[in-house]
Amino acid sequence: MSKYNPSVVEAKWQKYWEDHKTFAAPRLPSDLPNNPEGKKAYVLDMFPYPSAQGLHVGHPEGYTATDIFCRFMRMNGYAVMHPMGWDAFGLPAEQHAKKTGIHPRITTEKNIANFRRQLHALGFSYDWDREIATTDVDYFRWTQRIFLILFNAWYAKEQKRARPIDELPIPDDVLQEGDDAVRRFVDDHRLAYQVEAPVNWCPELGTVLANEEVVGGVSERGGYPVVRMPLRQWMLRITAYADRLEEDLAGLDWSDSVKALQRNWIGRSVGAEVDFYIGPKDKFDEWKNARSGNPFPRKSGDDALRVFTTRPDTLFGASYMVIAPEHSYVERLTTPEQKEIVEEYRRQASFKSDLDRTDLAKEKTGVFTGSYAMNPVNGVQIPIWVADYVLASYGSGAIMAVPAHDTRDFEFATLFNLPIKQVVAPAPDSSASPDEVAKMETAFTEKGVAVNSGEFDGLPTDEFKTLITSRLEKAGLGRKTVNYKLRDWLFSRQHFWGEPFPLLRELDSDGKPNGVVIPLDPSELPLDLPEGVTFDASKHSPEPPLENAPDSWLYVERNGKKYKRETNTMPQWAGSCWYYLRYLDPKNSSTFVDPEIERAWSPVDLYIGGAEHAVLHLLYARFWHKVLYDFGYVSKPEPFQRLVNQGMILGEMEYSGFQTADGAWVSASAVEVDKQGKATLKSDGTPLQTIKLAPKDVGKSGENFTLASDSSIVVLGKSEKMSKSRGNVINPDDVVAQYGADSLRLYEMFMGPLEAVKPWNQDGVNGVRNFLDRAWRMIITSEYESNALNAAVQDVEPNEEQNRVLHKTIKAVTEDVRNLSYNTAIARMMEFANFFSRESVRPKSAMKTFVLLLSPFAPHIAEELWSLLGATNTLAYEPWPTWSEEALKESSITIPVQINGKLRARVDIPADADATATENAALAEPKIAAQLQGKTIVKKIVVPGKMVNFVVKG
RNA sequence: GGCCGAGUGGCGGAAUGGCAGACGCUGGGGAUUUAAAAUCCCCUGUCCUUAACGGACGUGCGGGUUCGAGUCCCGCCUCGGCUACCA
Repeated sequence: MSKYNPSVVEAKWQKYWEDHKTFAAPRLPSDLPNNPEGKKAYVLDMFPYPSAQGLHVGHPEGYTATDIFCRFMRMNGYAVMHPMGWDAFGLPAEQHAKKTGIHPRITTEKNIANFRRQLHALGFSYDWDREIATTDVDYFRWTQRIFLILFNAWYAKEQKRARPIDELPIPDDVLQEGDDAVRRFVDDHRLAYQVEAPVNWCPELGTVLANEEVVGGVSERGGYPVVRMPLRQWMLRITAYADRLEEDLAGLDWSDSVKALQRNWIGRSVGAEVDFYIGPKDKFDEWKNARSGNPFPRKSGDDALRVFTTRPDTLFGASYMVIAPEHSYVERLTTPEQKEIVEEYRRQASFKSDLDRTDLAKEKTGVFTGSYAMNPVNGVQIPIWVADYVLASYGSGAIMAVPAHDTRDFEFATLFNLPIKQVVAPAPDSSASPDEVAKMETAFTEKGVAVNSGEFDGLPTDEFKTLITSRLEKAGLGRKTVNYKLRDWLFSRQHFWGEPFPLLRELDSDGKPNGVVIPLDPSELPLDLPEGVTFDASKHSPEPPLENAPDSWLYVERNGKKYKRETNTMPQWAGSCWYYLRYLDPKNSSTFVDPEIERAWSPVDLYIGGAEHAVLHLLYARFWHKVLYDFGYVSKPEPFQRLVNQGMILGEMEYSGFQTADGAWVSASAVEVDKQGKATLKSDGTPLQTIKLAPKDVGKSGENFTLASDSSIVVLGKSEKMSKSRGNVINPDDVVAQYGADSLRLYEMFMGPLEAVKPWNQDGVNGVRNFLDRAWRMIITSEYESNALNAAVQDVEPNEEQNRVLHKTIKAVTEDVRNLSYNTAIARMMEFANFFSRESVRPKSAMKTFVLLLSPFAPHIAEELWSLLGATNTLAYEPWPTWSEEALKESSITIPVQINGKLRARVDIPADADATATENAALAEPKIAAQLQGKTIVKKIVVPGKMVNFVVKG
């Protein structure tokens, strides 16, 4: 019998699309025929890192989702930009080089070739002429160019935008200090700047990591230990953009959860800075008077300790202060008696890695400095402690502790027996009991009304905050402040396989860098990686591999001065920060993207990728984009208008069954657990065993159950993340070989909502393949080795019912595709195929429409059927089918009739029946009539076309 | 601890406040076949009940709003993701 043969059909159409450049995007949207107004859709995938393992099934999930949308938009007359490329710098290729001596470029190119082959085999409608790799010199010359833009920029706070570094105003006092001071001042304001800072050095990976790449004290990649050590590093001043990165989220069509993640990461919090007096006690009033009426000073000065708080309303409850061990005032505040103990504490703290700090976080530590501060609002004297639960890097590195209303302070105060003073009482309408709060068993951290706060008693928290802040401001003792968790971005890596910095470090006569750094001129780009660098596997120092570069690369003479190249390279994030711009104009050799092209295609209309990039990549890319926007290189303030995160695909369900006390495994196909905790295990429908669960497990599902009676364990429906070690990895190549690319695409979209986490199920792939076979047979004859049309397919008009099914399908599929609800769109098409397969006459026009609807999902089989239905051209640009509401109308409908809200019967009524007719029909229904017998109808709810409900009494 | 999301049959999942379980998988039965595959048809939430019909219960738990709640509100529980001494 003739059967759909994917391997032949798919190869045929992939070649056709390639030969005809079917999916080439026009230079400008308006270059597309019949598109004068320039309708466009820029649909972007997060480009993959071409690993040695090849694609996993998670890649095609997002890629199919975007591909369906692209094909849909093309058929709707939009110019579509749908490119693909490679995020190809990265550590694995370099580590491979260390092991084997094979150059990272060779490994990378091999992996790219494999990825390219796999993606081609899935029939994605990419414009392959726009393919880029971040490792191409022609690409990263522009990454270097953009770095220079950052390097040559400073952030003008008042104007909220970046400006050229030449325009940085130099204060007079700096000018008077001389050229060196001016240079340092300028360098300190660049968006790319150097610091000598403690960094996260990972000996195992041979590199420094960004804070974001260290998770719980170990490296995110590989989980290797990370130690803190000082090193000269390049930083990018992303913090300057914190407020814009936060504010502009509001206008983006991103999920609330990703927005929340980014907001969380930026960590904006509004509060107040307040100065606590630390000078001689008798001079307190003098100090206050001097401050009064003057603006809050830029720096606290020697006689005050500055804190940041989000709860200035609790100032009256401050019973001690804490400064971070690294705070610059520690020495000054430590009294001779406390010196030894404080120094020891600081020493201990400096040894603690992030891991230790996290691990030890359960128990708070700290020591008293011996000094006291005076509370500016009431003159109360309070002790100053040093403790590492206060971070030097946040706020001012010092806090006022209000143990009654902060959990951490409460813990600390309890541990060290420090006073706890309540200053907030629960609001009268709150659920918290005032008595319990007053007992002080925990910190009361919610809002409420002020108590024990002098003249402010009775003020609600928010009002109090505003009032006290403005009072402090007038008194010159504090001011409203906004703080961010976001830190500047550590932008240098001790790698070979990354973009070299386009920078030269000036050398003194003794050959040592003197601190002067000059940028290369854009005309000197690209700066390629040198040949002849050896990879030393035994290297365990932070020295970058490029230090081993040949002198001819490393040293440069210019204007009689000697320079050495910067030997750090950029992090992998660099290339992915702007790739979406390069796709638009990938061959341009005079600029990274032509402004006319950028204006026409930006922003990205739909961006789909994994949630693992919800913070870092998206934040970094937005940051670069905003810098480019400030300088007019791009036309929109945000790069990605709509973002969707595909959910992870888990491995197949592993077990279903139970293990008896003696270790024997009994497999079951189903386990039913009732509310009393009785579990029945079934195999092929027949009950195997009934067991009683331990009470704690009642109501759980997909979990381990412990039995109450013995120690055997029931496990069912366990599905875990795919990983090599678990041996549950599904290789897309195998699926394509067995079922075809269309089936893989269709299955991944049918599994469930795009954003949900879902387990793989190989039988499900078979299921969608069955659907494709069925669709094929609906149109093509079953005769052996014939591709003639099925005899049922005829050139006739659809009858009324067929027409209704057809138009319902068009409508549902169209709306579902728009919403990316692909799983339900596919279900609607299955219903269509189920219906028409049973029809003995199948109008050819309906079959053609169906093929068009199917084509974005399963493009190969659709093209084949399209051509068998008589077309000579690709269907990629056929107009998307439209539906008529008229055709959807049914003459008669069935509606439910309820009595007291319970379904009692169904009645058939004309679709256009009005309320009275509907009610009468319901009353006439025999079952309803019988039930209403002898009862009083108190209320009738009649929704024409929907339902009837009678509320009765008696 | 904080933020975000989720909890519906044996499984993946459908359901603008209006017939819970679309569609698919699994399982069962039947047709076709020498047989199998493939294909086609029927059944497949639980319980009670019937010759046939039918009935009760049912969307994590407890309340509430409503003629009517998987859906809205309040309070919990469990699971997942992210984050974590951020003042």
